[in-house]
Amino acid sequence: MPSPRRTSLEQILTIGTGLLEEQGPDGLTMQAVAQRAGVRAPSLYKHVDGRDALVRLIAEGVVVDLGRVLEEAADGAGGAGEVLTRAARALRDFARARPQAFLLVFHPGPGGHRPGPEVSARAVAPVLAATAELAGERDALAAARTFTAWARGFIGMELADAFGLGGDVDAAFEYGVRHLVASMGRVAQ
Amino acid sequence: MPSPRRTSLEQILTIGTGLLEEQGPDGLTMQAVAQRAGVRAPSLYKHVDGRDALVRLIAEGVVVDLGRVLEEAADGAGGAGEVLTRAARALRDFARARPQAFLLVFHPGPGGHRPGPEVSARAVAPVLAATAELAGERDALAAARTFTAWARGFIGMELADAFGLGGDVDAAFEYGVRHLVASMGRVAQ
DNA sequence: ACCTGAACACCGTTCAAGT
DNA sequence: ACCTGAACACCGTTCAAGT
Repeated sequence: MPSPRRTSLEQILTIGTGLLEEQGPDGLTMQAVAQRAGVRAPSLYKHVDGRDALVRLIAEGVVVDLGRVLEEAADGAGGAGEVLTRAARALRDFARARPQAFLLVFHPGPGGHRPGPEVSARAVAPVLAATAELAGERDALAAARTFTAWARGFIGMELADAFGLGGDVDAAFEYGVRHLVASMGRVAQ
Repeated sequence: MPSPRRTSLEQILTIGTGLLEEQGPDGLTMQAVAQRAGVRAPSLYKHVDGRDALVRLIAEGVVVDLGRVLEEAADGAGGAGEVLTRAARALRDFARARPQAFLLVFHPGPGGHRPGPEVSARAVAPVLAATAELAGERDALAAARTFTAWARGFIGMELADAFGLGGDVDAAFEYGVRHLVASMGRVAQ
């Protein structure tokens, strides 16, 4: 006799995403997920391949959310410089609202749960379009990488509380956006 | 009768640093350290406060090494722009030689093992001096943060294999250095 | 003074047994 | 078809007992 399905992959992902944000990666245990799902840990293996697979699926969901946030930010902008400015701020807002989700995606641990190329390509598409306009097609990729690396690094440092010297962190962020946007396409080879 | 001291904090740190690099953070277990030290895991607690404390001490050692590397890079340089260029390249070389050490220091996990302010301040001192020269005293900190964030982000992405779109990663790195250095002190408020 | 085995409370994961 | 308890191999950590 088939036993009633008491949970689902969808529920497990929702619980896991919430647990990660509330408790951090160490709190994201199979037992904790199972408890919230009203089930025993071994039952989870009927729906997901194990903890690593669960973390990877959570990360993919975060990347999708991030892509949406960046798209929205780009939509409201006038020019390419504004796209980048808004994208950077949106990324920072996202990191503040969901720090653990941000860290999961941008600071992958030893398990190496990074999203597939198609989903991450979609997430950076607006940035790439903007840098193509500002820096030209030939330098678009290098410029996008410069911008992404800066934003990622800055926000990561902020989350890690690595700005130990005090000072105005908001101002440093705006300084960075302004100078990066201004520098594109202006430097001689 | 006192029993012979079969290991020491110094040996434990050396073993831990090596183990981290060889096996990654998951391989850095108290048992693995103890085995290499020729001792049982509980004995480690006579020398170090526990795994978290061990990781923190390892991280501090890495920051000291990093400071030395950055100082050396700065010493050989002619002008402030060259200091930054050399520092960025030195950081990248360090990350390639000791990826796990780099990740430990720049991507602190939930344990939050970041170095004390004095040691990290010393590590960034050459960068700060260079940005003061390029961007002026007033903007020195914001400029240093922009530069550090970019370098950290770029190298972190490279280690995480996050440059999925292909292209020339070395060229993108040099593009970033060149544009960041050039942009300092050139943008209107 | 340091090291040890044994024990405890956790993990993730497997699997035969239940329904 | 899914869920369960029991078991296994690991963790980090504590502590009384050895020398």
